[in-house]
Amino acid sequence: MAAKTGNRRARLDRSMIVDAILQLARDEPRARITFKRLGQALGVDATAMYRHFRNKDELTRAALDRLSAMAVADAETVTGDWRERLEAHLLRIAELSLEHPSIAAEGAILDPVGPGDVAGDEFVLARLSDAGLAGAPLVRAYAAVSGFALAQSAAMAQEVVAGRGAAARDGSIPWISTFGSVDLTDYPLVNEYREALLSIDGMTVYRAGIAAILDSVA
Amino acid sequence: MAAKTGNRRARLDRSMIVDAILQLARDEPRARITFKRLGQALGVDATAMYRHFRNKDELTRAALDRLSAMAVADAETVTGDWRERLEAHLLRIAELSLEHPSIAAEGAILDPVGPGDVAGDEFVLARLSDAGLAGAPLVRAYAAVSGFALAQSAAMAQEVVAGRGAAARDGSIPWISTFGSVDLTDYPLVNEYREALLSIDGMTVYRAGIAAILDSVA
DNA sequence: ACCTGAACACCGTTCAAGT
DNA sequence: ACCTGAACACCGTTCAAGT
Repeated sequence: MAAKTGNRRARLDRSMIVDAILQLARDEPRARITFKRLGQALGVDATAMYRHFRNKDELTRAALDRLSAMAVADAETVTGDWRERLEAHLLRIAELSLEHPSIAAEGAILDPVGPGDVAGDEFVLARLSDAGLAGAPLVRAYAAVSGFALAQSAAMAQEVVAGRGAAARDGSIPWISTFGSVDLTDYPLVNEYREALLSIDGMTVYRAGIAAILDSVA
Repeated sequence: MAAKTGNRRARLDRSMIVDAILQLARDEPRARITFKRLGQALGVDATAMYRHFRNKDELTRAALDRLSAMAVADAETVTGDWRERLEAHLLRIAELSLEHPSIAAEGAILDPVGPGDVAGDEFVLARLSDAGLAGAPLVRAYAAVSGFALAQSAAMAQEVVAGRGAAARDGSIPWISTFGSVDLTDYPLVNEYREALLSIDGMTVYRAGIAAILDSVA
């Protein structure tokens, strides 16, 4: 599918490796990303990455940082009031996570480690500041909003990677795809709402959660 | 530390194995859980587990199901109005996740597969039903609340496993433990609020997020 | 029926050797 | 300075053999 496989001969650098791992994550959403596979895509030995990253975790974090930078860059093109701009940013985080699930699935960890992560924090703080918040309420709102967005995006990405049910079949991401083999007669409400529960869409919940948190901010 | 290590000689069953993996998760929060390690704790060969679980994923899911059942059982002892009972349940999910981080870190996936998972769903639906919700609003509120609780609990557990900063040093779980080596002068708000951001506690955010979502329910 | 232990395929990581 | 390839330690999983 990809035009560029095994044809890289230029000298490697961190940015090229991050490019390659994100493309791999995009092209093979269900596959586990391995140094061997990454080396093949770059036309390079599997161990060549160690010249540029201390270990796989550092590479993964760099890729997450790039995703964060992309989300900010995209959000900065959006105009509107503080809430529209913030919602656009948070939505972009979820979209990028679902487009690179095997990377984003690792991203529930909140520590910012690179400029992209910090730029994301700055963007959220700036929008909430536009909304008139400052001091402790600003910090609280930041934590609630970005915590929700990152944790939820990572959870949706994990659902895609696990690939249960019909995850991402049509762009919708199922919240619940099965009740296993549990006899639902013992659980009357689950049983009554079974169909409705199975048709919950992850992105819908994501938007609703953000709306609820931002409502309580305003 | 543990009194019972390598002294199990009774026949294995699924429940015993789940007991052992949860105890391991409790005793060694930072260690990766391996079949070999689990076999040692049970006094059994590493491959003996395959007689009882199809693979490691199925075992992990069974352990998560047990945690879910424990959270419901504990919540059922709490009295009060719908909100107090629901908040007690959601808080218990987070606490149990932090007590068994290496298991809970896998749990951002929302699919319920066992009776414990379904009992958790039933409990949340029942409390929201007590609050007067029904139909589509009930399902939406369920999704927002349980999605937040599960994703956020898993993210906090991952933070403990990754063990960055002083995670779980004193029971508090840091939201952000570092800004890496990023020069914060380019990010004025992050820079201004640096100390406040670093002192955010995960459980505080968790409570605040749930409060915000439940406010919008009521 | 249940458990053991050898074996396999894989993976991250290290390191001496190449260019 | 950067990359290769052999080697190591590990891990999940399978399967024939034991009891």
